Amino acid sequence: MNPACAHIIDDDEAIRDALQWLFKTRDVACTTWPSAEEFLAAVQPDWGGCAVIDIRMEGMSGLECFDALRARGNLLPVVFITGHGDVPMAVAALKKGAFDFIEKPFNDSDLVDVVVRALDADAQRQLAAATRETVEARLALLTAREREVMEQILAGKYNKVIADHLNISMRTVEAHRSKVFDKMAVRSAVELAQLINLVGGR
Amino acid sequence: MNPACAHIIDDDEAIRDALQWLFKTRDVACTTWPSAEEFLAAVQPDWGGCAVIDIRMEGMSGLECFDALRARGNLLPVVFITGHGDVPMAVAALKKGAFDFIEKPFNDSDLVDVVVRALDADAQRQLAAATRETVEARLALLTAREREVMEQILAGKYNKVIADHLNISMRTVEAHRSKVFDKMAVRSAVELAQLINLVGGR
DNA sequence: AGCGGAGTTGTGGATGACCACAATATGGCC
DNA sequence: GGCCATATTGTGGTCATCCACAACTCCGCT
Repeated sequence: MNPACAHIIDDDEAIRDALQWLFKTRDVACTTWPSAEEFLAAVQPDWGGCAVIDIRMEGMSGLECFDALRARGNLLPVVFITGHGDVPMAVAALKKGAFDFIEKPFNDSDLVDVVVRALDADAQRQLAAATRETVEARLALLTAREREVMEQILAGKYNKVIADHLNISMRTVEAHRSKVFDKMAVRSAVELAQLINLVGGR
Repeated sequence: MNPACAHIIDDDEAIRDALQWLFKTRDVACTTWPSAEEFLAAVQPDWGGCAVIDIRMEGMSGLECFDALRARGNLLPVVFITGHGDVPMAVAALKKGAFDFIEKPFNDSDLVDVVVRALDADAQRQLAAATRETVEARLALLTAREREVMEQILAGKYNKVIADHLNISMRTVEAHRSKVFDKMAVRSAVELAQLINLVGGR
């Protein structure tokens, strides 16, 4: 969806309208949702931007909404706003990975600044995720044998050693090696190592 | 110094004594400091463990102490404790990289748990830092020319191409390449790439 | 002037990577 | 049975890497 869109989740219509107006005047696109449930029912994994979530709401709370998002692997940056927050709550939210935690009443410009930074952070996150997905899509094209050979290549072993280790001929290793380079769209073992270190370099 | 030692910084002697006793009964080594100034004057870059810092102190505050630590490149995990904290302060501290932010009165076991986790985190950090230092020490052994050649190797280029690019002969590139592998203690370009990606893979 | 490190280049040869082409065997799917 | 993907092996050759040995220049230091 919109790559730089703030999703406002608050059960108070007056606040939703105020925030919508605020963001509109600052040229930040946004959507509004009257409840965590409705947002969660609508949100798609490919939505970009960030979420601005009120902590205290009827039904599912903002914190529960955050947990639900993360539980389904959605890494959208989340800015919490609350009128009755306390320190342990804020600490817990940030340690779980919230982008920010803002108390009401807040300064309009401060909120906009935070949201803009969250949108920037999400843009970067999406870029990284895109390259990671590309690499993983290529990895998925490899056969089991090719993956085996690739691991040995990344271990810096010679084809001859790999051949011994897998009990096959050197020619076969060369064939697999060639296919691995082909499918991974690289031209050398060095490029392959750098590509792999982008996605799973732990 | 002590690799798993909690450094307690609080200007209230009663609290220092209480915490020292608490940690002693839980088998967590600790040191105590009556002010941020004295801790900062004594702390060395190779100190491990974590810091437990009171926010409100005479003289330099806990937050200023944290900033001073980070300003000199010290990445010791810092657990803040405070009796009069507010949400913005806690949020700012965590966003700056504090390990945790705990309000008084706190549960003794909770504090010990947090400190133990901080000590674990620091042990991991030190491990990573040690390997990074090793690699950087090796990098420091390289001459300017060797570094140039290494970059081209990491770009996946052939010796011949590197030679053209640097306006030198292929033999010279081979000599540099050999020295780079020697000094970096690797046996192939793949190992080199993995080593470099450990330290500065950006 | 002498010394040593850094950068440079060369010869000759062993070893490994890579490619085009070809071929066999196995298993799953229509 | 025919088709296709996968895995396997081989020939013959080109190109690149790696190594031991040797030598020259330049520059800074003593």
